[in-house]
Amino acid sequence: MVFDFQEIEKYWKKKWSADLLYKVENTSDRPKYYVLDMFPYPSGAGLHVGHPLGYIASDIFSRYKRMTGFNVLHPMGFDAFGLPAEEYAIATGVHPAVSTRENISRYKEQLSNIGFCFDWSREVITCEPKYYKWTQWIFSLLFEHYYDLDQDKALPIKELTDKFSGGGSKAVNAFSSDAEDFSADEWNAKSAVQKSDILSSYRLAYRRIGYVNWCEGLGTVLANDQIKDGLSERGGYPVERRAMTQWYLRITAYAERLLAGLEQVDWPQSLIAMQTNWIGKSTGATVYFDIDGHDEKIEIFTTRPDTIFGVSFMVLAPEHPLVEKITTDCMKLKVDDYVSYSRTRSERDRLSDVKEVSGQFTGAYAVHPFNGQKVPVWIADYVLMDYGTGAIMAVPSDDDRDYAFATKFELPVVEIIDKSAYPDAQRQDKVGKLINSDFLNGLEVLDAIDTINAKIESSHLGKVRVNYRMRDANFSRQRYWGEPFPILFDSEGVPSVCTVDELPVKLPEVEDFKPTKDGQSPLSRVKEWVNEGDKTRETDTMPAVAGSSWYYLRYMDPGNDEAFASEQALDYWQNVDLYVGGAEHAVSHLLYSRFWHKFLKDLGYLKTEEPFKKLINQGMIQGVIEFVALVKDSDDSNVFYCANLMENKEGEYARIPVHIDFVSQYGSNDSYLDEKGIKSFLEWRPDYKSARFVTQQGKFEASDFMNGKASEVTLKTFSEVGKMSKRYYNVVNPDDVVAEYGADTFRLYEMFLGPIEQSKPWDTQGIEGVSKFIRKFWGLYHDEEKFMLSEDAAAKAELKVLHQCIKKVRDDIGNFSFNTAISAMMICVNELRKLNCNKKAVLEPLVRLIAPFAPFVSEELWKKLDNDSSVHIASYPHFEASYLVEDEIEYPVCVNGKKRFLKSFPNSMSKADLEKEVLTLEELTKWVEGKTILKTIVVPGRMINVVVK
RNA sequence: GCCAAAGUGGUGGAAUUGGUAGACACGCUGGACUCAAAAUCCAGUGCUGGCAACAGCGUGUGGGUUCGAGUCCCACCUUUGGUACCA
Repeated sequence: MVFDFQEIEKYWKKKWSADLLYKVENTSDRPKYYVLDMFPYPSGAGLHVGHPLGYIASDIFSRYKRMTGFNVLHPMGFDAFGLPAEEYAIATGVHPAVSTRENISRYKEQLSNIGFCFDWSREVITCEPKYYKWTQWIFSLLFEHYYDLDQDKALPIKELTDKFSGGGSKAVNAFSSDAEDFSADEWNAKSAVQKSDILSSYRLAYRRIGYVNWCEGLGTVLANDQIKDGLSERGGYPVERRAMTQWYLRITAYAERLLAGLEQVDWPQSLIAMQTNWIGKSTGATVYFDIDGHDEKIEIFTTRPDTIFGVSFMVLAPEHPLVEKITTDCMKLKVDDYVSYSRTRSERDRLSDVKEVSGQFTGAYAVHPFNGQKVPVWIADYVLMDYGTGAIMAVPSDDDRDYAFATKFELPVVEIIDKSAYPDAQRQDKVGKLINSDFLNGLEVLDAIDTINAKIESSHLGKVRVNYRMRDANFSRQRYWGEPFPILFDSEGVPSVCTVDELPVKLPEVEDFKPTKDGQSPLSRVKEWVNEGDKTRETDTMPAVAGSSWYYLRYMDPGNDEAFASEQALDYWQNVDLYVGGAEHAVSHLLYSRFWHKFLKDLGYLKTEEPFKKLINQGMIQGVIEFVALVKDSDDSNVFYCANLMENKEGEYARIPVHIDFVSQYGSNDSYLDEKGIKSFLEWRPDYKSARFVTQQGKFEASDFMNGKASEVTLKTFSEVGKMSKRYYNVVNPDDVVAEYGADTFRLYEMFLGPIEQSKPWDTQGIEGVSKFIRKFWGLYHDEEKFMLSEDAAAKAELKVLHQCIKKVRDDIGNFSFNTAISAMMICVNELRKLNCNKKAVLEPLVRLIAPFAPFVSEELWKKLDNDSSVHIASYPHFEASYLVEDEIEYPVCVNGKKRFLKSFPNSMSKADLEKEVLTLEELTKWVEGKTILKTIVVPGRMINVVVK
């Protein structure tokens, strides 16, 4: 009987949605299970075949959990604020809200084709006012709280100010960026502006100066992503680091808890390692160095205070505020030059350039706190203003970069650690005995650190301190398409937050989506919005990470207008049991969500410490980018060359991406454009209408292809694995695959491609095999014309095949090994076909077994099996071990670890008997003749190894 | 540069975590059915040598541990992701 997947899918899609099959309630007598996907950014290119990879995995798991007795929450929504929609608006004038809405409806339509069990009534869209109202509300709470170190949690600012007026700064043990000391009286006498300034070093959301990538040519701040080799990707204008006042979130207050929480979660080790490294906890000391002839001191942070007698120079970040003050007149020009130069360098360049060091002497000298020697103060861009204190003591003998610097600028290198006892030790290793170091001489490094730390503290030269590599998060964007801050400034510039009934602060309409000339957000042009009574609004907007930091909570109670979610809903769902998403979010999104979750817990809204209990990284499905080689002639006309003719000529041609629809043998090494392909390319890119083509068949004009005068001509293309993206014209739409093969096949195929966490380029080779499997599966239940099953009792062999499969599939789902689960199902169907099995006793459980993977075909068969309710709420088949018991086991017999022959032994035979028995085998004599048998190794049920010499 | 991951047939991948390398699938080759094609079915398919039985080699490269290594250790090479304003 024919398998008409289109009819079946159409029927069940409608039926499921009419029956509200996937609607989930916030109460149940079943245990809860929350499965979450990282929601997509709805880009203009539409959903591509890479997106559903994780969604299919989580969908299978959700269905499996539902069939094994859980109340499963499996929602979907959209991360809808973001840069691409804004850039599209700048380019075309189309409002981001409009293009975003269109993109979302396209995404939803595409998603609906794949048979996901999302509860769409819980959809969340971050750019809608009813959602971002609560994003703004959480921000306002961050503004209104500080981190109390005694209670180890966030507390209201009111408690802080109460303590200040009662006992001054001494009354408080709080996390702050700037520890100014004052008495209660001094506090009470301060002006509103002064108080606000002090409080901003305590608030969890605060303003300070930060550095951004400013592009004068485009009049805007750029993401690192938009910069290539120090120039803007669009337009190629120079980019420099510029100081701007920005909002920040004090995530560093939570550094310790973010670190500790990693021990509670079931995440991939690699991801935990990445977050641990990102937080970058280190213990060291801050030390103050006097500056010769100045009152100011240089504060440095070092993890190697033991090396202090090896200091031969100091280095400040070029942005360091002291640079201007201490630079001597005769060095001023050179220092200014260097500071401007370093502004043109991105942070990443500054950190990754280890071969080439650069710097400039300021003319000033610092005074060594222990031996009083004068050490020169340099500036260099390998020191970053945002890390530690923005200044280091340089110890060339024990630090690679300091050493490279000292070598280049001929600064002294003082040996202070004798590593002769450790011949393999590297320069930075913390081993050896101290020399040339006064009172530290003779101590091992670790002891020396303790000794010097004690000395630093007792002589008030500095403090022992824990430092984090992680920095506070810049939370300001000078852009339009993001959440407005719920912040008002009074005439003196003191910020305050809007109350909850003033929220949401809606994004105003603007005519121009570009930032202003001086880099302000486009919102600053909307004067009637900015001026609110005698106050003015903050015109920056929040970054895209804002909305995604808490969306998983909103799914629990998405319609709530009184709260971000009701207490009951939060209490019931608690946190996410399984989170599936790409490793590209390893740090930013996952770290900020954890931070917000902990903050909301401190305020009593949540009961759990961590938002995502278990996390699975899905790999990316990459695209193959097809390029043609373009060479510019001496007279500047365009000539395309066949890729074959351009091999090993890297750099002599430009790579022009071609739409993959034009390419024959797409994705293979032999991909090419045929005559038709070149014609399509020319119609698509009319700017090349006068180009010429050099192929293996000869030289041709563009017109030859348009007029059909170049038949049989082929132009090879370059193929490169990369992102699937609109800009490379290589997006493969799942709709097309679903239309051709059906949703069940598409789902199975994506899972069958390989392990879920592995990345791989998209390739439809092999989809036939999965499609064939579905048809064979369907065929088991039908004879030539109709559905036909037998009521006979199942044979032992049939039950064995079934239960082997049940065991494997259940185990594999538990391990998220879907590709092997599908293999097992293929094997099962193949075996049952061989056995000519059409017994209901076997095939009925099989439908339930396959249902989470192929929801449409199994639902159809379930109905044919005379069931009224859905297979997706039936129970999952149980595994019965007794069906798998074997009488005999076939052992591989190895000699010296190499397999030589197979031999069956009774299952019941003991290890000792096997050892004896194997030596009597005739087959063995050939391999042991003339040799001594040393021993026999038997691994019961697995293998036998005879060791000879 | 730093952090993280991955390299297994012509291709996607499997291997119970130290125990038969290549399951399952694609592709390819041959055959059946057919006027023919498609679909379907059957057989073969890591490489080298051999008519064959069989033997040798084989999991990115080079070493090491072990009765036994795709799996563990050391060094290296290549690819991918992240690197704080892409999401």
